[in-house]
Amino acid sequence: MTILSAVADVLRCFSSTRHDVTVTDLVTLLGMPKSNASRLLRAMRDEGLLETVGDSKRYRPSLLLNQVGQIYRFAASLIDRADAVVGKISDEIGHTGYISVRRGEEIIGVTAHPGRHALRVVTAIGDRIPAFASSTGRALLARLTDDEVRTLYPAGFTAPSETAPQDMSELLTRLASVRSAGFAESHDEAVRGVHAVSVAVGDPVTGDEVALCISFPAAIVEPAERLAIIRSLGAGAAEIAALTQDKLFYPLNLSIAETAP
Amino acid sequence: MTILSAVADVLRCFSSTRHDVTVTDLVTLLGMPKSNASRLLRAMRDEGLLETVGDSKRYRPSLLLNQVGQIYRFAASLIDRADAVVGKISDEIGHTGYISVRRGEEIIGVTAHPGRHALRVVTAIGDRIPAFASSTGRALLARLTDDEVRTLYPAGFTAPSETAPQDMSELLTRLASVRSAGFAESHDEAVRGVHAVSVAVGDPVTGDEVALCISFPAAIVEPAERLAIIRSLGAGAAEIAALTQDKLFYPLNLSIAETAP
DNA sequence: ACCTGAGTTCCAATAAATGAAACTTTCTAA
DNA sequence: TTAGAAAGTTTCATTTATTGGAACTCAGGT
Repeated sequence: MTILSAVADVLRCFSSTRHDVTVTDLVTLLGMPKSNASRLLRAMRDEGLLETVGDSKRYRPSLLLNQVGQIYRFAASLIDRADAVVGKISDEIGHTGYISVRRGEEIIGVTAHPGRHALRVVTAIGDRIPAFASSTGRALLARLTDDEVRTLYPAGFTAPSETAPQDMSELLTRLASVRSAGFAESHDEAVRGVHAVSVAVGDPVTGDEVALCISFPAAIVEPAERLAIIRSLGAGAAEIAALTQDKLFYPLNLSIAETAP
Repeated sequence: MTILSAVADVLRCFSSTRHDVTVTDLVTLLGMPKSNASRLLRAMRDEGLLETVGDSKRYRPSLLLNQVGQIYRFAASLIDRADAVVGKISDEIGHTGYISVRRGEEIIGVTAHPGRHALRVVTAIGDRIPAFASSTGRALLARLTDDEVRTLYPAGFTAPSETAPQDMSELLTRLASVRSAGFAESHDEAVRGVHAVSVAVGDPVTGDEVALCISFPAAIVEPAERLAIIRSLGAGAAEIAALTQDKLFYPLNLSIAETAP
């Protein structure tokens, strides 16, 4: 095992609930000998990959990693474009907007724009949720063929809520709806009372694909506002799709959107 | 030389003008043998530190690095960061520095660094002062729109001293000045003979906003020192704003700062 | 088909990582 | 204040990865 995989493992220890790590954290989380954990953390700090908090013992990611991480958005310029679209919509309507990517069968939030409403949906960047059980996930899965989706879930899946697809055949039916409607929608899926609308777009040159999502409390959004959100998302994503010449993009079908969710 | 330093060197190759790297980039930038560059990039990709762009030979930072980089922002809260900046300035110049937050129409001191001078401004942490009648308050109010400021004071306010804004229209004028200058200033407002300079910065993700303030006896500070204080505060706050991608940050306008207070 | 620049693979010499145990520091509670 | 425990660091012989020159492969251009 090269030290590189140990470095990657250490970085994977950080999460929205673990902002710093200690030697013993690594011992328990990764099962690595104390001696290695101690030396590895110090070496990573000496090379500028980590910083010590205050005067030692706790290690957190460094400014270098922060800066390199920011590059990701520009390197994957699709993310940046999608973020601009979602940010604008979020600013206009006051609801939470975010963009996500898919890694295997999981969806990961990449950027977020918190809403302005007192009742707002809060999402943590970096959190992972199952792809099949979210509007962002289904928007992205709809870009795969049915066979590819089946391959992704060789053992099927277990629905986390009643409004999520209960089995593979229901998932495929809903993905077909996403393709014809041009957007995906979820209700009470990850969080009770939360409604979400998502559209996916890709860049065939880089292979990147992202989902644009607006999430809002179902209770305070009228049908007309929901339609407006869908229209804005669809229009913004269509612009990006035109730019990247995304052939997998499913354009918005407003007549379907107008039927109640 | 451990491979870790090579990894750090590779990460340092990324910049706002270089979003991805190739084997030859490393050879020219770092002077490393082609063989090493080739293996290192592939190893970093295999471990999830880098991604290949499409199916090309270009490597860019990975989603993992993006996420770990985001942690950096939360690892040290906005208040901690602001406090570090103010503490450093306070140490250097010997005057009192503190950071405050706004709660409604009041400003609350959160942390303080007492100065070293015999004649020093003493502030109590936790004290509440009216937002409109202090430099910290106006620095923070300047981040609101005029309408939001008016809503904050539906019944107007009563000026506590002659140098404080006397009515809403004067307050709005002074907030406009704060926005163009990038800093707020007070003189004889809360305390006679006390001068204060403040800059505000926020984190759009968490919604937090803080004011960084240096406070000093007007009698013993020359214009040149006042300018140096403004410059330090502005630079420190700008660094934080870059980190949090604060879009409401008003950068320092030195030519305005140079005119007498 | 040939050339060129870019990237990859091979090899033995060399340098680094490993992990158990001993050691030191820091924390906790009597 | 001090004993005891927990957390962190260092040591050392062994194992393993890294190194860099050179030969090799691949893709694009003429």
